Amino acid sequence: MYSAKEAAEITGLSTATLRYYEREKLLPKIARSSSKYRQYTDEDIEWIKMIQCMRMANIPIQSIKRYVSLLIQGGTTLEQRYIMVQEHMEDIKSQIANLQSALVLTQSKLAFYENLLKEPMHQNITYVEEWKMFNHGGRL
Amino acid sequence: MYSAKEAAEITGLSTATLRYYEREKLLPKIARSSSKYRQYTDEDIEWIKMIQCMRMANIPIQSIKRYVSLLIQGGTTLEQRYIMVQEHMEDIKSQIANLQSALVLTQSKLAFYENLLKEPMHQNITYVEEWKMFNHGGRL
DNA sequence: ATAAACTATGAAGCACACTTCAAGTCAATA
DNA sequence: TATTGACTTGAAGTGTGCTTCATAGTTTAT
Repeated sequence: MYSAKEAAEITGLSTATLRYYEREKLLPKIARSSSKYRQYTDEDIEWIKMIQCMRMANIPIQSIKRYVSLLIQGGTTLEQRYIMVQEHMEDIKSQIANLQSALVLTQSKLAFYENLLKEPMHQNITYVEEWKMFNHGGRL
Repeated sequence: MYSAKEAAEITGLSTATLRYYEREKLLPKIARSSSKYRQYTDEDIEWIKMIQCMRMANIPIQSIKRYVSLLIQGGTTLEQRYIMVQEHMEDIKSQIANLQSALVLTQSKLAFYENLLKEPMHQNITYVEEWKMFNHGGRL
């Protein structure tokens, strides 16, 4: 059993965020001590980590909420959850693909700057010329 | 020269967004026709594409603004821009790394669901058991 | 010439994911 | 016992990145 503060320390989230997640039904109801204090179990902590994983993948709160709701409903919702997780996976893959093409462009820009810094003539290059050269190299 | 609507069609952004970017100084001042209508040049379009690349990498508007400001100032800011682009690159890499670990977890969850769907016993599995099994497999 | 379509502006509004505040309750310690 | 620190709640506030609105001027097609 962990206090609010401990749960926050373990997960790296703020107590406010943990309450927010609970309000938004991303977490199951957290048990309370005599007189209203939250008592996070190890299972709650694991659940929070699962949510952190989903948030890390930029899955919106509302989607997580829908998923969690199916999870709590249990076994008969398995196929729906399967479909949701598949969609999440596709979404993550496309995010990675986007970032990777941005990375390629950024790296070529960096290489361009490196060359420019080696040149004693780099003072003469205007921004117009710069992005012309840059855009010449790589394209979205 | 492109009208607002044409620029929007070419870039896939809305005219409102293009005006917003201009207001926020992500774009240089766009030329105007006799009587106030914007006239986007090919260079403007390329500039917009550069910004789209940065946005795709989740670079905040304020960072783009700083970068663009250096770019407009020109040659003497080259080293600062070099540093910024390096930072952007590191940021993109860490975003990719995060997404990739989320992807691995998501894939193992998917595999778990696939096994469960093959089992005729899957009705009996509660959500508590499910995430126990899931969390047993992979960890953040 | 008149309606439809396009463009302009500043200001307000919105969705998202939290964060902070106000006002009070509970627990431990000096 | 009094104060300090942690915890509670609902409500309001914040930052980001747009989007929509109200109002008005311009261009084009019929």
